[in-house]
Amino acid sequence: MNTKKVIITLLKASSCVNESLVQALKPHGISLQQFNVLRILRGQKGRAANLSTVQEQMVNKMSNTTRLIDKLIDKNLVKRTICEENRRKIELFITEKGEEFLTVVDPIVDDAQEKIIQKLKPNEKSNLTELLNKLLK
Amino acid sequence: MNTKKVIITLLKASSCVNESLVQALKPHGISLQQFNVLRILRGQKGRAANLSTVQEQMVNKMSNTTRLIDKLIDKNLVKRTICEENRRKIELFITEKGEEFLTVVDPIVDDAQEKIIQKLKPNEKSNLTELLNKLLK
DNA sequence: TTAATACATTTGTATAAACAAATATTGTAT
DNA sequence: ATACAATATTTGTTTATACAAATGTATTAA
Repeated sequence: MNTKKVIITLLKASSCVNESLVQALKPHGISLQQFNVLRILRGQKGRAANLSTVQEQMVNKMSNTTRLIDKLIDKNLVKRTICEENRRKIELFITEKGEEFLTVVDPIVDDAQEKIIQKLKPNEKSNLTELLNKLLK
Repeated sequence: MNTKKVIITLLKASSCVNESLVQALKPHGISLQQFNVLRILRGQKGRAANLSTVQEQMVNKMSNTTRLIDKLIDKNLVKRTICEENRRKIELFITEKGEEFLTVVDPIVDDAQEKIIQKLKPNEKSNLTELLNKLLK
């Protein structure tokens, strides 16, 4: 089996998924990366997240999370305060408006994801996840 | 099996692959997208490619292939002429320098790809390719 | 032949990303 | 205490991307 073919198919499949999620989010004025960060903050369930915590959980470890979060703050979906225990750190929280936004947009993204993944049978899903996970280690 | 998990794993795996290829190419002063376009042009085996031909074969159907190719022309890896039969079209060719460049860089990219994919057994490779292909249709 | 339409590529502009350097704060050794 | 290094985030700058509008060419219909 050809290595190049696996790689190119992986990149194409991911680009295709990415594109359909970006398009689903576009009418709501948010990028996929911003949306993912918002979900990471919701996942904190009230606990503060600092910048590096968020970066670790991001799909693409990008170099400029500060400005990405600036945009979420401009939209009032996130708030940022300085951590009092260690003033080098910041504390990030999803706002009430951010939570509300997610309750609207989440099902839209879920639908888009389901639309793609329904092409796979349940055992194929777990099989695919397992194979992809091997590439990450 | 959880749809979200499949999607996020796919995006992470692809981001990981992308990153390692970008890093492999960086010392040679070329982006992954530029490299892929160069390989598409080599694949033409002397036949002219026009812009839309190239775009169809690209991993990410980007909106600005003109400027991507401009950069390959600046490096003298590609040449562009106007198509005489239909002057709206352009004709793209890899140059001799472009061919030479690929003979140097190709094995480096191949190694980087092999390093990732060797985590899979041969039957897992074909299995993964098959599953990913289902997502593209 | 002219006007309208379609086609292929390019350009302008606004936004986003990558990368390095800078800032501010804390911890540590002298 | 003071200087030095380590940590966490931000800022400046350059390059890349997305999207819409513009350009130039070809095709079609009146």
